[in-house]
Amino acid sequence: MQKPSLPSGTRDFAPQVLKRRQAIMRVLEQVFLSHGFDPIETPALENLKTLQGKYGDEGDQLLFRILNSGDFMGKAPEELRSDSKALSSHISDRGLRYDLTVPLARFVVMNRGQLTFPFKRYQMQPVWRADRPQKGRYREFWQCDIDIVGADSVLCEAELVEMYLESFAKLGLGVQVRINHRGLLDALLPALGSKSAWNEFMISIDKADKIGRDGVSQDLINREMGHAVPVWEWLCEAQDLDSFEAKLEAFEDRKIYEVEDANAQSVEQGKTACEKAIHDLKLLKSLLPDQASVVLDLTLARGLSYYTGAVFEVSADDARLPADFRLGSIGGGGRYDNLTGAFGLADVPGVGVSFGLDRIYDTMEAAGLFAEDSQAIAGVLLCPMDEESFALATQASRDLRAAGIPSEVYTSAAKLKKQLDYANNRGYALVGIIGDQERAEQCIMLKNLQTGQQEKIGMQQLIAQVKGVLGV
RNA sequence: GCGGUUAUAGCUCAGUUGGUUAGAGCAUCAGCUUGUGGCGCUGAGGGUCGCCGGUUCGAGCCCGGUUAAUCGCCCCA
Repeated sequence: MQKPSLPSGTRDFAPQVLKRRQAIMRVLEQVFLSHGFDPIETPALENLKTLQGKYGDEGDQLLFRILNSGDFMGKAPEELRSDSKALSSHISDRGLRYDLTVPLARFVVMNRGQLTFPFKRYQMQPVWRADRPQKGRYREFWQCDIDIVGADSVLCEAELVEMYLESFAKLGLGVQVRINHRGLLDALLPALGSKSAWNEFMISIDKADKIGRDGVSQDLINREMGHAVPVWEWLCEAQDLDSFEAKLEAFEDRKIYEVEDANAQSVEQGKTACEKAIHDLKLLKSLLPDQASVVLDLTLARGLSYYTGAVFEVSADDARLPADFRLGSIGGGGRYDNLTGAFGLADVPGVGVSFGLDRIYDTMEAAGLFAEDSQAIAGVLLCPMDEESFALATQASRDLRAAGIPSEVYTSAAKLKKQLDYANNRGYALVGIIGDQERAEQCIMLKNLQTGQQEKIGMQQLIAQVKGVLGV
């Protein structure tokens, strides 16, 4: 016998869990629709060519590849058979999608003739990453993405951030939305000296909340980037200012991009990027509802390989969470000005954010937000005592459903105890018992499982009686 | 890709310095109660102690390997 098992990092969702996940998705969907977003879905499988090269080297390694059908080895060049990395591109042409943004880009390019721009779409589907699973990290997980394609105004960023706030408020989860801008970080380039130093700097400062500020300084020294430590220290100083506006003013005053021995072109680019960022962020802030939960986080450096403007990250900030609860971000996104460039359609700007359904669920559960939701069914379970009662039970159940009341007939004429146990376990408020007595009188013994009271109700009065008890 | 921890019934876990036939709670099923539940009582079924090997008179327990899960690093939702 084979022991049943699940691939690492995947999960089954039992009814209780799935109902809650679906409830979360319904809340999000309602927000998305109310802001004028339309749904799309794309296939789980994409051509590997579509996916590769979009997520950096590390992302490419995390792609799930699908082995070609048929004699795939026979078609692979002989000399590559010992080199699994080179071989993989010959034996695999498809892979599972890694996120929803790249499929969106492909979709937009392929359907550009039919779409109305700006195109606002939402998409809630699973994605797959061949990552090592751990707490809050799965190999199959759901993203709920909203993107605006073909519009470059900060109005878009403001709407998306507002949708974050709106959604999490409706879910009842306290969050903090952190915002940064690629331009502010680009302004550091002259001081850091080179693009590769800039990249390493970003990797390092992104760890600040984990290893601390001194940890980052030490990390920079370890990376032989001692010259970057003053930049980091200045950034921390700015970060300590208490308002969104004050941090921006610090950038305005300091002109961090002005470095004496840097080349003029680099300084000029830094200046342009910085001024654009300051302008965008000021405007963005002015458009947002006045919320303490939106902060400018100068150390936020996520996913900069493809973002070109504002970047966002959402983390849980809820007093009901255990003090040691840490799960990384539950949402993130940003602006990418050349979304569709890789597919041959230039100059299509886009901005989008993602809701990490699985982490939102895990966080809400840890905060105890599901503790009180009852799984009760405000409906009626019909309990036939014998086969002769099936017809009356079926008819009663049908009538109840037609009146908008959930109802089912128990699956057999089992012992009453067993049927009542089922009703209790499922959380039914009412049961309707039907046996020979009820059949003779064309009525139902309607029993309230909370109070234990029961009375015979004629078929004509059943709906009204049930509605009265359930209060609907 | 790298490191730590764990692995005993469907689930959560006990299991003493290695010593008869491996236990509990929950869950399931049956009975107490021919058509009245939640509680209770009685009973039943359910285990190759992850897998392979070693040490020993004797291994769930000690040792080696292996697989899987889990936590952390990298990266990310």
